[in-house]
Amino acid sequence: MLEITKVLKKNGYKVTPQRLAVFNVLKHNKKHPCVDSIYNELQPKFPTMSLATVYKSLEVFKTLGLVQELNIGEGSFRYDANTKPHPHVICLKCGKVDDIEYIDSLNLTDYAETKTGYKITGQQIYFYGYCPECKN
Amino acid sequence: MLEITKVLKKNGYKVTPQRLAVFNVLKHNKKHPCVDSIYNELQPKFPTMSLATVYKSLEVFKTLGLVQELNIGEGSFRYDANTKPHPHVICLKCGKVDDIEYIDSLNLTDYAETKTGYKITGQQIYFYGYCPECKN
DNA sequence: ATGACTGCAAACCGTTTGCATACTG
DNA sequence: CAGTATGCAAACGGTTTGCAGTCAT
Repeated sequence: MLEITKVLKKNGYKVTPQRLAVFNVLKHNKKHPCVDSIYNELQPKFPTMSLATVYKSLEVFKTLGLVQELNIGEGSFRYDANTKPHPHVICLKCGKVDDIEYIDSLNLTDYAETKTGYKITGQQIYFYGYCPECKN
Repeated sequence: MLEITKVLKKNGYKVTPQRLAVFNVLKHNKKHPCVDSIYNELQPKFPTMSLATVYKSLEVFKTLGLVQELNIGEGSFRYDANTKPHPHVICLKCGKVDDIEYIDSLNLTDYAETKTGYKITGQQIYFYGYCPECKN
């Protein structure tokens, strides 16, 4: 059984074609799409699916820890099915959003906890610049 | 002459009471206020100032590098008159946003450039958790 | 004096909500 | 069969825009 099916059932949520479709887009699209991109990508195969359903599905996935939400400052959220904490780089020219492998050795969480006295439970790290193709 | 006055004039922008007032709020309020908070804080002394003016002033300040914009995922932006790159911690209970001193020794920018081949020009680092008062 | 700035109101756009219908379990 | 999920349309809230009148230089 697919991971997502298992998690939905275990938590009392119904498994629907729409939820599987939305999750599938995130699993296979590495571009960190926003809601509108997900919606558009699904239109051909699911012409009756509504934007509201995409929003509601993502809300459930967030609750269940199946996706993480990114705010790169565009005015809309993007989504990532990779829920391990990892930094992102955003190209200011072409708008591409790439992942960066997380390095535990930097121990950022410990650093933040020591400096602030907070109990840290999550993090988001964004780098802004120009990708190799747009650098010139 | 005040720093802000100098920078506005040098770049051909007019120095207005509204712009000085908005900037002054950011200089003295360490809470990283959103537009609405700035607007409300100014109401007593500047009862005719409009929200649009606050937005337009901040737009100018961003362009001139006088403030930085934060996206902690609330659906509205916050502003910080400290434009040096530095991480922020957000308390998930009381909503407080604190600064963290930036540590050059971690060399995050170099790390990101080496890993990705991007030319990095900016960064935003957010930690989420519970502040000392809300930890329990 | 003139060109930029302000303040109002309307427009915008991403997201949320309410509700009748459809479908999962 | 019961109750949740979908899909539509309307509502919402932060932000942007257009424009007439005002103010900084």
